[in-house]
Amino acid sequence: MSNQEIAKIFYEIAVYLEMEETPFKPFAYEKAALSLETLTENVEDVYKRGGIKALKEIPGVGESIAEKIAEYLETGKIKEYQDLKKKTPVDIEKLNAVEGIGPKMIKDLYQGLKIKNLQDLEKAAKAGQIRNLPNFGEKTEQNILQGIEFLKRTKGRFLLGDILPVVDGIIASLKSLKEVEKISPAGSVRRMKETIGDVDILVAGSNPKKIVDYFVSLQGIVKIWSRGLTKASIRLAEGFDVDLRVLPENQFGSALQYFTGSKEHNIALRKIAIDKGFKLNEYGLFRGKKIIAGKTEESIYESLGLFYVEPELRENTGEIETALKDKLPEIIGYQNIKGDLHVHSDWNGGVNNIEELAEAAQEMGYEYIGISDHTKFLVIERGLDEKQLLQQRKEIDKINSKFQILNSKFRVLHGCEANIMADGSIDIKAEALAKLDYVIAGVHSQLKMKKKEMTERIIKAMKNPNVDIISHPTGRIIQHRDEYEIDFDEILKVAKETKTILEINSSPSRLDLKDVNIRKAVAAGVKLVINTDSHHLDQLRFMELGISQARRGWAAKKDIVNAWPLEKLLKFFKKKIIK
DNA sequence: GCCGTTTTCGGCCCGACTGTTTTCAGTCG
Repeated sequence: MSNQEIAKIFYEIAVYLEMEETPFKPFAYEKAALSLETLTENVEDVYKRGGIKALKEIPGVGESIAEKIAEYLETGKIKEYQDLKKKTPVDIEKLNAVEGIGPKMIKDLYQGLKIKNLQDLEKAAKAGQIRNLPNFGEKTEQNILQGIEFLKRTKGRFLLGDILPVVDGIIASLKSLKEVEKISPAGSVRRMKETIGDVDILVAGSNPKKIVDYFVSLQGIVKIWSRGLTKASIRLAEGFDVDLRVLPENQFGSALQYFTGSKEHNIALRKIAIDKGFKLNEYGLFRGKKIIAGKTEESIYESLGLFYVEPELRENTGEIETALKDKLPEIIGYQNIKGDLHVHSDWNGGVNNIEELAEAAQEMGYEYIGISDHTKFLVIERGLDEKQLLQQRKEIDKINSKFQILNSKFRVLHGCEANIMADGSIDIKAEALAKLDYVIAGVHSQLKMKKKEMTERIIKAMKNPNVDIISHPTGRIIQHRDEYEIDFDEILKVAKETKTILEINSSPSRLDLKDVNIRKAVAAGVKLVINTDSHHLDQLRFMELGISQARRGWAAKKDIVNAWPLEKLLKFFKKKIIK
């Protein structure tokens, strides 16, 4: 992936330039790097297609940076970068990742102690050498050591699914204070990014000091980084940091907008404000000294001539331009899901029996639940064979007739999560699959196939008339395993043709499809389903995570089949079989 | 170094807090 490689180099160039206090250029390089990272087309293809001229069409890329990209593609290196690296040969990426260390410190550490990487840094800090550098002290040395520990343990980011319950707990606790008038998470938590660096919480309240004091006394705090009059920062035993800010009620909207970010979204928004003769900051939207808006986020977007942008969309990937034109989709809501189609019961590896799962689903307000146990290839998961699937059908029929007697419209659907074999065939006979309400198929073995073979494997499964859904289509495990090598565009094309539904798997470490792939799928007109892949009824609540990623991928109700009425969903399954 | 339905030159987001200082630079979000 040249895009990521070049982006990384540009980020490093930006840091180098900041070391020398070069004005404005670092920002330009960062912008170009970000632009490359989020570019859907491979930059190599862009260059092949139209040379320097095409490169310059990439936002943030001008003459000079376009030439550097071309230089990298032609020669595999960028001379200016090599020169900078030679002058200060340090591991910018790693050192910069340590909390509290920025370009200037990297420079001082190298010039003073020849520190080039994390190992050097840790050694010097442990030896007490850093405190003797000018402008450094004992406290900074300690903070550096803690920063290194933190990086080692977590790689710096946490799963959204691990963070959300803790954030909910903190917010519930703060709400018990009568001084707290409004409260909301902000930052990447509110935008529901799949991983979170740290947590921001905003409070509107009457007695900031009391609220801050209460916050830093919460249970489970292992370190108080700072506590001012209106903000405090702490680390929890879980290992992540939480920042609290308290502000007056009339600034809550502008502060929420400001601290929700993303940085890129806000920069773009502030530019619009400036163009209109306003100034936008966390205290409000101003014309001169006069405040125009600030009490609510909605009022700020409206005053800037934009339709409201949901937090999950605020990444400056086109949402602002689209909002200006009133073309934003009405993205799926957290209450729009009518059922979960990927749930494992105690028939295979799951914990709960089908009746317990059905009961839990009803309590969540669902209209149906789909039982989709593993099939026989997955011996380790005690996968079901054809005969066992038939027996399971009988049990499900029995449960459904009970619901009928009780005059309940709730239904248990019968599916399975079959295995896509290396040759693209399915490990269950077609006549058994045809008896099910629907079939999920997924790759669970031989994950390291070549791109062409893996793509063909999944395409063959999609062309199978019995297969309705492909589970966790790219196979990635966040922070553990990359996606399989697949031609995703080709997968989308065939999914559309064959009316095969792609899954958004809500399991916290999967979230597969991920946001950018969801957005591609939506744009391609492919239908999606949001499932939890629950192996225990407590996991049914993961649905929120999948919905959040669907929202980040700009998906509307019409794109998500389990937001449809059940009849329409069943008809869609049938369409595939008749074909 | 990039960018332009006010510009091909002159702008580029900005405030809080820490740690080191004795008035402020660096980092963060």
